[in-house]
Amino acid sequence: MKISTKGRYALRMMLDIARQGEGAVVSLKDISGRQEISVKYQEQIVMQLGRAGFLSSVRGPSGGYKLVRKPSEYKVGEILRSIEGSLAPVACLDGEENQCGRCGYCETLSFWQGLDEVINRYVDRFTLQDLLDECQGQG
Amino acid sequence: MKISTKGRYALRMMLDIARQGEGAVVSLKDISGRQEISVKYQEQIVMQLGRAGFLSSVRGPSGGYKLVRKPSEYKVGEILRSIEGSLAPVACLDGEENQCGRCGYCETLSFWQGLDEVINRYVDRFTLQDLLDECQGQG
DNA sequence: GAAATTCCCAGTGGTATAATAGGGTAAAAG
DNA sequence: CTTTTACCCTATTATACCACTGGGAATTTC
Repeated sequence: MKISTKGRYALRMMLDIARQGEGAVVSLKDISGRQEISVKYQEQIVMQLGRAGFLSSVRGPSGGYKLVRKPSEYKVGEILRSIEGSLAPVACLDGEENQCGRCGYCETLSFWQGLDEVINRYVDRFTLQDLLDECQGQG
Repeated sequence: MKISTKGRYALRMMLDIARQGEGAVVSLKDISGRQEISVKYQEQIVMQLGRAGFLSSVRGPSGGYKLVRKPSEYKVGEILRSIEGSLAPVACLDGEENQCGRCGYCETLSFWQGLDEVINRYVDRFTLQDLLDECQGQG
């Protein structure tokens, strides 16, 4: 039951950009220095975050990426879901095309639905700002 | 963020055995008929459930497996964890040997800890009996 | 002793993940 | 016009895990 590396990195990158201040344009190279994630790998992630409408970009020297909204307007859940596709703990919940034939009489389905709800409620309860506030004192 | 097939099957198998009544000895072949899981695959799962002390076995004809405790005394969480190892959403929480070097100043660690707690609290809130009760009317 | 079952180890094919490598184009700053 | 950056592909690798199978030994019942 693991979040993928991409999902974890995406969160750290968003947080890193947010931490540089409002409207800051941050290059992948800079993020790489702080977060120890290769620029090449970041490219793959940032592309998805851009398509999701979470980041805008500036080209050229001193270019980079910046947040589109304020940190308080990003739920952690939507960032994770945009990378992971879904946080559902079982495939049956990912969409009708993934349902198994046992759905009608599955004894465990509602249990899994409940778990899915609990997970999504939790990750949607936090914004980037919340995570920033939590560790003001730190590096 | 998916539970493995083994974890899902383990829960269904435990539930299947529980459903056959108190003290019932259930063969893998019988479970296979109802749950559509190959006997061979079940063997691997049941071995782990046995080692965890959840099931005891009876060899020979009309042998099989039976619950050691009452259904109300099995938390779903302990069954899942015995198969999955851990339900932690990130490896850093799996034990000290898995911590990354960033632990000391990781902005996301406490967020993940919270998610881990929420997940484990949920799965430990249900027992096999709870799941049985939920779908008395069904197949 | 034949059949049914658990027990146990070994193997296998597939798929996804994590990451790197390398190519290039486009835009902007100085 | 050079440099720096984003943008956008297509691989390739390595590896780990997953889902599942096979072969056979031990045990018990009849």
